Amino acid sequence: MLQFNNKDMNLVILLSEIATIEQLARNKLDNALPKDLNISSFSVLNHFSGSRAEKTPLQLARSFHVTKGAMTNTLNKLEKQGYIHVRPDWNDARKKCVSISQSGIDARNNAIKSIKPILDEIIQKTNHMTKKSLLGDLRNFREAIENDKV
Amino acid sequence: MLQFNNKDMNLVILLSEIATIEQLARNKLDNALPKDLNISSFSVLNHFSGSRAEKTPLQLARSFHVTKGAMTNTLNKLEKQGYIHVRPDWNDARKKCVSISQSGIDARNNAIKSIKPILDEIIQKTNHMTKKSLLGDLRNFREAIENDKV
DNA sequence: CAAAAATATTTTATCATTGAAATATTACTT
DNA sequence: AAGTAATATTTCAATGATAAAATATTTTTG
Repeated sequence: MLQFNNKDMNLVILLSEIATIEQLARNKLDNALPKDLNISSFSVLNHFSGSRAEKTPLQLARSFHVTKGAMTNTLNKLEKQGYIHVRPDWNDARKKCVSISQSGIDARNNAIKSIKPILDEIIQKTNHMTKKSLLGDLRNFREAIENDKV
Repeated sequence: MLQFNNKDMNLVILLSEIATIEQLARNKLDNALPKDLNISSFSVLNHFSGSRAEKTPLQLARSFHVTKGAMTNTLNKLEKQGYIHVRPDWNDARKKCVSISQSGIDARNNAIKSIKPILDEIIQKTNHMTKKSLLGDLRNFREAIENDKV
Protein backbone atom coordinates (compact mmCIF):
# COMPACT_ATOMS: atom_id res chain seq x y z
CA MET A 1 0.00 0.00 0.00
CA LEU A 2 1.25 3.46 -0.88
CA GLN A 3 2.10 5.52 2.13
CA PHE A 4 4.02 8.42 3.46
CA ASN A 5 7.29 7.46 5.05
CA ASN A 6 7.89 8.47 8.66
CA LYS A 7 9.44 11.79 7.91
CA ASP A 8 6.70 12.76 5.49
CA MET A 9 4.11 11.69 8.01
CA ASN A 10 5.68 13.75 10.77
CA LEU A 11 5.76 16.74 8.48
CA VAL A 12 2.10 16.33 7.56
CA ILE A 13 1.19 16.16 11.22
CA LEU A 14 3.33 19.20 11.94
CA LEU A 15 1.71 21.17 9.14
CA SER A 16 -1.77 20.28 10.21
CA GLU A 17 -0.94 21.29 13.76
CA ILE A 18 0.20 24.64 12.41
CA ALA A 19 -2.93 25.00 10.31
CA THR A 20 -5.08 24.23 13.34
CA ILE A 21 -3.34 26.80 15.51
CA GLU A 22 -3.65 29.39 12.79
CA GLN A 23 -7.35 28.76 12.45
CA LEU A 24 -8.01 28.89 16.18
CA ALA A 25 -5.95 32.01 16.72
CA ARG A 26 -7.44 33.78 13.72
CA ASN A 27 -10.99 33.11 14.84
CA LYS A 28 -10.34 34.16 18.42
CA LEU A 29 -8.67 37.39 17.43
CA ASP A 30 -11.18 38.13 14.68
CA ASN A 31 -14.03 37.86 17.16
CA ALA A 32 -12.28 39.99 19.73
CA LEU A 33 -11.32 42.81 17.37
CA PRO A 34 -13.63 45.82 16.90
CA LYS A 35 -16.05 44.90 14.15
CA ASP A 36 -14.72 47.52 11.75
CA LEU A 37 -11.28 45.89 11.79
CA ASN A 38 -10.52 42.34 10.72
CA ILE A 39 -7.15 40.68 11.23
CA SER A 40 -5.85 41.68 7.83
CA SER A 41 -6.66 45.34 8.36
CA PHE A 42 -5.37 45.29 11.91
CA SER A 43 -2.13 43.66 10.81
CA VAL A 44 -1.51 46.39 8.29
CA LEU A 45 -2.17 49.12 10.84
CA ASN A 46 -0.01 47.36 13.39
CA HIS A 47 2.76 47.05 10.84
CA PHE A 48 2.94 50.83 10.64
CA SER A 49 3.25 51.22 14.37
CA GLY A 50 6.64 49.56 14.25
CA SER A 51 7.96 51.86 11.55
CA ARG A 52 5.75 54.59 10.19
CA ALA A 53 7.73 54.83 6.96
CA GLU A 54 5.65 54.79 3.80
CA LYS A 55 5.26 51.48 2.00
CA THR A 56 3.93 50.56 -1.42
CA PRO A 57 1.00 48.14 -1.75
CA LEU A 58 3.35 45.57 -3.24
CA GLN A 59 5.74 45.82 -0.33
CA LEU A 60 2.86 45.31 2.04
CA ALA A 61 1.55 42.36 0.03
CA ARG A 62 4.98 40.76 0.27
CA SER A 63 5.33 41.47 3.97
CA PHE A 64 2.10 39.66 4.65
CA HIS A 65 2.56 36.95 2.01
CA VAL A 66 -0.73 37.86 0.48
CA THR A 67 -1.66 38.44 -3.18
CA LYS A 68 -1.61 41.93 -4.61
CA GLY A 69 -5.35 41.80 -5.17
CA ALA A 70 -5.96 40.96 -1.54
CA MET A 71 -3.81 43.88 -0.46
CA THR A 72 -5.63 46.26 -2.82
CA ASN A 73 -8.78 45.15 -1.10
CA THR A 74 -7.52 45.68 2.42
CA LEU A 75 -6.00 49.05 1.59
CA ASN A 76 -9.19 50.25 -0.09
CA LYS A 77 -11.14 49.46 3.04
CA LEU A 78 -8.58 51.12 5.30
CA GLU A 79 -8.54 54.21 3.12
CA LYS A 80 -12.33 54.48 3.10
CA GLN A 81 -12.21 54.23 6.88
CA GLY A 82 -9.67 57.02 6.98
CA TYR A 83 -7.10 54.86 8.74
CA ILE A 84 -4.37 55.26 6.11
CA HIS A 85 -3.12 57.89 3.70
CA VAL A 86 -2.48 56.85 0.12
CA ARG A 87 -0.65 59.11 -2.30
CA PRO A 88 0.99 58.65 -5.72
CA ASP A 89 4.72 58.15 -5.89
CA TRP A 90 5.86 61.31 -7.68
CA ASN A 91 8.86 59.52 -9.16
CA ASP A 92 7.03 56.50 -10.52
CA ALA A 93 3.39 56.75 -11.51
CA ARG A 94 2.93 53.01 -11.24
CA LYS A 95 3.47 53.12 -7.52
CA LYS A 96 1.54 54.38 -4.53
CA CYS A 97 2.78 55.31 -1.08
CA VAL A 98 0.81 54.15 1.91
CA SER A 99 1.12 55.47 5.45
CA ILE A 100 -0.94 55.37 8.63
CA SER A 101 -3.13 58.29 9.68
CA GLN A 102 -3.72 59.60 13.18
CA SER A 103 -7.11 57.94 13.32
CA GLY A 104 -5.43 54.77 12.06
CA ILE A 105 -3.10 54.95 15.04
CA ASP A 106 -6.07 55.45 17.33
CA ALA A 107 -7.91 52.51 15.76
CA ARG A 108 -4.84 50.34 16.16
CA ASN A 109 -4.46 51.26 19.81
CA ASN A 110 -8.09 50.60 20.39
CA ALA A 111 -7.79 47.22 18.69
CA ILE A 112 -4.88 46.32 20.90
CA LYS A 113 -6.99 46.99 23.97
CA SER A 114 -9.59 44.57 22.70
CA ILE A 115 -7.26 41.67 21.89
CA LYS A 116 -4.92 42.06 24.85
CA PRO A 117 -7.03 39.92 27.19
CA ILE A 118 -6.88 37.07 24.71
CA LEU A 119 -3.15 37.35 24.28
CA ASP A 120 -2.65 37.46 28.03
CA GLU A 121 -4.83 34.42 28.47
CA ILE A 122 -2.72 32.48 25.98
CA ILE A 123 0.47 33.67 27.63
CA GLN A 124 -0.82 32.62 30.99
CA LYS A 125 -1.67 29.14 29.72
CA THR A 126 1.63 28.69 27.94
CA ASN A 127 4.97 28.24 29.51
CA HIS A 128 7.33 30.96 28.45
CA MET A 129 10.35 28.78 27.74
CA THR A 130 8.42 26.90 25.14
CA LYS A 131 7.42 30.03 23.31
CA LYS A 132 10.97 31.28 23.23
CA SER A 133 12.40 28.25 21.47
CA LEU A 134 9.30 27.97 19.31
CA LEU A 135 9.73 31.28 17.56
CA GLY A 136 13.25 30.56 16.37
CA ASP A 137 12.35 27.07 15.25
CA LEU A 138 9.33 28.33 13.38
CA ARG A 139 11.36 30.96 11.60
CA ASN A 140 13.80 28.35 10.40
CA PHE A 141 10.91 26.27 9.31
CA ARG A 142 9.28 29.10 7.42
CA GLU A 143 12.51 29.79 5.60
CA ALA A 144 12.51 26.19 4.42
CA ILE A 145 9.07 26.65 2.89
CA GLU A 146 9.47 30.14 1.58
CA ASN A 147 10.32 31.03 -1.97
CA ASP A 148 8.39 34.05 -3.00
CA LYS A 149 7.56 35.47 -6.38
CA VAL A 150 4.41 37.51 -5.85
CA MET B 1 1.85 55.67 23.98
CA LEU B 2 -0.21 52.54 24.19
CA GLN B 3 1.75 49.43 23.37
CA PHE B 4 1.96 45.72 23.74
CA ASN B 5 4.28 44.62 26.51
CA ASN B 6 7.16 42.33 25.61
CA LYS B 7 5.30 39.10 26.16
CA ASP B 8 2.32 40.24 24.12
CA MET B 9 4.62 41.40 21.38
CA ASN B 10 6.46 38.09 21.28
CA LEU B 11 3.17 36.29 21.07
CA VAL B 12 1.98 38.50 18.23
CA ILE B 13 5.19 37.79 16.34
CA LEU B 14 4.85 34.09 17.05
CA LEU B 15 1.27 34.04 15.80
CA SER B 16 2.08 35.91 12.65
CA GLU B 17 4.95 33.53 11.99
CA ILE B 18 2.50 30.67 12.32
CA ALA B 19 0.01 32.39 10.03
CA THR B 20 2.72 32.93 7.44
CA ILE B 21 3.83 29.33 7.49
CA GLU B 22 0.26 28.15 7.21
CA GLN B 23 -0.34 30.36 4.20
CA LEU B 24 2.83 29.32 2.42
CA ALA B 25 2.32 25.63 3.08
CA ARG B 26 -1.33 25.76 2.10
CA ASN B 27 -0.59 27.46 -1.21
CA LYS B 28 2.27 25.12 -2.05
CA LEU B 29 0.27 22.02 -1.32
CA ASP B 30 -2.89 23.35 -2.95
CA ASN B 31 -1.01 24.01 -6.15
CA ALA B 32 0.65 20.61 -6.10
CA LEU B 33 -2.49 18.59 -5.44
CA PRO B 34 -4.52 17.19 -8.34
CA LYS B 35 -6.98 19.89 -9.35
CA ASP B 36 -10.02 17.90 -8.25
CA LEU B 37 -8.74 17.78 -4.66
CA ASN B 38 -8.09 20.79 -2.47
CA ILE B 39 -6.40 20.59 0.92
CA SER B 40 -9.67 20.29 2.80
CA SER B 41 -10.85 17.37 0.71
CA PHE B 42 -7.45 15.72 0.76
CA SER B 43 -7.25 16.07 4.53
CA VAL B 44 -10.54 14.29 4.96
CA LEU B 45 -9.51 11.45 2.68
CA ASN B 46 -6.15 11.20 4.38
CA HIS B 47 -7.85 11.10 7.76
CA PHE B 48 -9.56 7.88 6.73
CA SER B 49 -6.35 6.24 5.71
CA GLY B 50 -5.21 6.22 9.32
CA SER B 51 -8.36 4.57 10.58
CA ARG B 52 -11.08 3.64 8.14
CA ALA B 53 -13.75 3.61 10.85
CA GLU B 54 -16.89 5.53 10.00
CA LYS B 55 -17.19 9.08 11.31
CA THR B 56 -20.08 11.51 11.52
CA PRO B 57 -19.84 14.91 9.80
CA LEU B 58 -19.75 16.56 13.21
CA GLN B 59 -16.84 14.41 14.35
CA LEU B 60 -14.97 15.32 11.20
CA ALA B 61 -15.77 19.03 11.63
CA ARG B 62 -14.33 18.85 15.13
CA SER B 63 -11.25 16.92 14.05
CA PHE B 64 -10.42 19.62 11.56
CA HIS B 65 -11.59 22.53 13.69
CA VAL B 66 -13.89 23.67 10.95
CA THR B 67 -17.55 24.72 11.08
CA LYS B 68 -20.26 22.17 10.44
CA GLY B 69 -21.30 24.05 7.30
CA ALA B 70 -17.79 23.88 5.91
CA MET B 71 -17.69 20.15 6.51
CA THR B 72 -21.09 19.66 4.86
CA ASN B 73 -19.60 21.43 1.86
CA THR B 74 -16.46 19.32 1.70
CA LEU B 75 -18.35 16.07 2.21
CA ASN B 76 -20.87 16.96 -0.50
CA LYS B 77 -18.06 17.47 -2.95
CA LEU B 78 -16.31 14.27 -1.94
CA GLU B 79 -19.55 12.32 -2.22
CA LYS B 80 -20.28 13.71 -5.70
CA GLN B 81 -16.78 12.68 -6.69
CA GLY B 82 -17.45 9.19 -5.39
CA TYR B 83 -14.56 9.37 -2.94
CA ILE B 84 -16.63 8.70 0.18
CA HIS B 85 -19.67 6.70 1.19
CA VAL B 86 -22.36 8.43 3.23
CA ARG B 87 -25.15 6.50 4.89
CA PRO B 88 -27.74 7.28 7.58
CA ASP B 89 -27.08 6.15 11.13
CA TRP B 90 -29.81 3.54 11.64
CA ASN B 91 -29.90 4.24 15.36
CA ASP B 92 -30.15 8.01 15.18
CA ALA B 93 -31.74 9.64 12.17
CA ARG B 94 -30.02 12.95 12.91
CA LYS B 95 -26.64 11.46 12.18
CA LYS B 96 -24.82 10.28 9.11
CA CYS B 97 -21.93 7.87 8.82
CA VAL B 98 -19.09 8.73 6.49
CA SER B 99 -16.43 6.38 5.21
CA ILE B 100 -13.88 6.33 2.41
CA SER B 101 -14.52 4.47 -0.84
CA GLN B 102 -12.03 2.50 -2.91
CA SER B 103 -11.76 5.31 -5.43
CA GLY B 104 -11.29 7.67 -2.48
CA ILE B 105 -8.34 5.58 -1.40
CA ASP B 106 -6.98 5.69 -4.92
CA ALA B 107 -7.45 9.46 -5.09
CA ARG B 108 -5.70 9.85 -1.77
CA ASN B 109 -2.76 7.74 -2.87
CA ASN B 110 -2.52 9.68 -6.08
CA ALA B 111 -2.60 12.95 -4.14
CA ILE B 112 0.23 11.75 -1.95
CA LYS B 113 2.34 11.08 -5.00
CA SER B 114 1.83 14.66 -6.12
CA ILE B 115 2.68 16.36 -2.85
CA LYS B 116 5.51 14.07 -1.79
CA PRO B 117 8.18 16.01 -3.70
CA ILE B 118 7.17 19.17 -1.86
CA LEU B 119 7.23 17.49 1.51
CA ASP B 120 10.60 15.97 0.77
CA GLU B 121 11.96 19.31 -0.32
CA ILE B 122 10.87 20.85 2.97
CA ILE B 123 12.34 17.97 4.93
CA GLN B 124 15.57 18.31 3.08
CA LYS B 125 15.78 22.01 3.84
CA THR B 126 14.89 21.58 7.48
CA ASN B 127 16.99 20.01 10.12
CA HIS B 128 15.27 17.07 11.68
CA MET B 129 16.02 17.87 15.30
CA THR B 130 14.16 21.13 15.02
CA LYS B 131 11.05 19.50 13.65
CA LYS B 132 11.00 16.95 16.44
CA SER B 133 10.89 19.49 19.26
CA LEU B 134 8.61 21.73 17.24
CA LEU B 135 5.72 19.34 17.08
CA GLY B 136 5.49 18.86 20.82
CA ASP B 137 5.83 22.54 21.49
CA LEU B 138 3.17 23.37 18.95
CA ARG B 139 0.77 20.88 20.45
CA ASN B 140 1.17 22.45 23.87
CA PHE B 141 0.66 25.79 22.29
CA ARG B 142 -2.48 24.72 20.49
CA GLU B 143 -3.91 23.39 23.70
CA ALA B 144 -3.42 26.81 25.24
CA ILE B 145 -5.51 28.38 22.50
CA GLU B 146 -8.08 25.68 22.13
CA ASN B 147 -11.50 25.72 23.70
CA ASP B 148 -13.98 24.24 21.32
CA LYS B 149 -17.72 24.45 21.18
CA VAL B 150 -18.56 23.82 17.52
C1' DC C 1 14.43 55.84 -30.57
C1' DA C 2 11.08 52.11 -31.00
C1' DA C 3 9.73 47.68 -29.52
C1' DA C 4 9.65 44.44 -25.99
C1' DA C 5 10.01 43.19 -21.28
C1' DA C 6 9.38 44.19 -16.58
C1' DT C 7 6.94 46.32 -12.81
C1' DA C 8 2.81 48.09 -10.02
C1' DT C 9 -1.85 48.23 -9.34
C1' DT C 10 -6.69 46.98 -10.16
C1' DT C 11 -10.35 44.09 -11.77
C1' DT C 12 -12.75 39.83 -12.36
C1' DA C 13 -14.52 35.31 -11.49
C1' DT C 14 -14.30 31.64 -8.34
C1' DC C 15 -14.01 29.39 -4.05
C1' DA C 16 -13.83 27.99 0.91
C1' DT C 17 -14.98 29.61 5.12
C1' DT C 18 -17.80 31.77 8.80
C1' DG C 19 -21.92 32.73 11.80
C1' DA C 20 -26.52 32.34 12.15
C1' DA C 21 -30.92 30.57 10.98
C1' DA C 22 -33.73 26.64 9.54
C1' DT C 23 -34.99 21.85 9.84
C1' DA C 24 -35.29 17.44 11.80
C1' DT C 25 -34.64 14.13 15.36
C1' DT C 26 -33.70 12.47 20.01
C1' DA C 27 -33.22 13.03 25.11
C1' DC C 28 -34.67 15.02 29.24
C1' DT C 29 -38.02 16.67 32.69
C1' DT C 30 -41.87 16.62 35.41
C1' DA D 1 -47.00 11.38 27.54
C1' DA D 2 -46.21 16.42 26.46
C1' DG D 3 -43.32 20.00 26.26
C1' DT D 4 -38.69 21.67 26.40
C1' DA D 5 -33.93 21.30 25.61
C1' DA D 6 -30.17 19.34 23.23
C1' DT D 7 -28.02 17.43 19.16
C1' DA D 8 -26.94 16.83 14.03
C1' DT D 9 -27.12 18.47 9.63
C1' DT D 10 -28.08 21.81 5.97
C1' DT D 11 -28.85 26.31 4.04
C1' DC D 12 -27.87 31.16 3.41
C1' DA D 13 -25.64 35.60 2.96
C1' DA D 14 -21.46 37.82 3.61
C1' DT D 15 -16.54 37.88 3.52
C1' DG D 16 -11.78 37.55 2.34
C1' DA D 17 -8.57 35.10 -0.37
C1' DT D 18 -6.67 33.32 -4.88
C1' DA D 19 -5.17 33.21 -9.84
C1' DA D 20 -5.24 35.32 -13.92
C1' DA D 21 -6.29 39.02 -17.01
C1' DA D 22 -6.42 43.98 -17.83
C1' DT D 23 -4.37 48.50 -17.53
C1' DA D 24 -0.82 51.75 -17.04
C1' DT D 25 3.88 53.06 -16.57
C1' DT D 26 8.86 52.50 -16.66
C1' DT D 27 13.08 50.09 -18.03
C1' DT D 28 15.75 47.49 -21.06
C1' DT D 29 17.38 46.22 -25.46
C1' DG D 30 18.60 45.99 -30.08
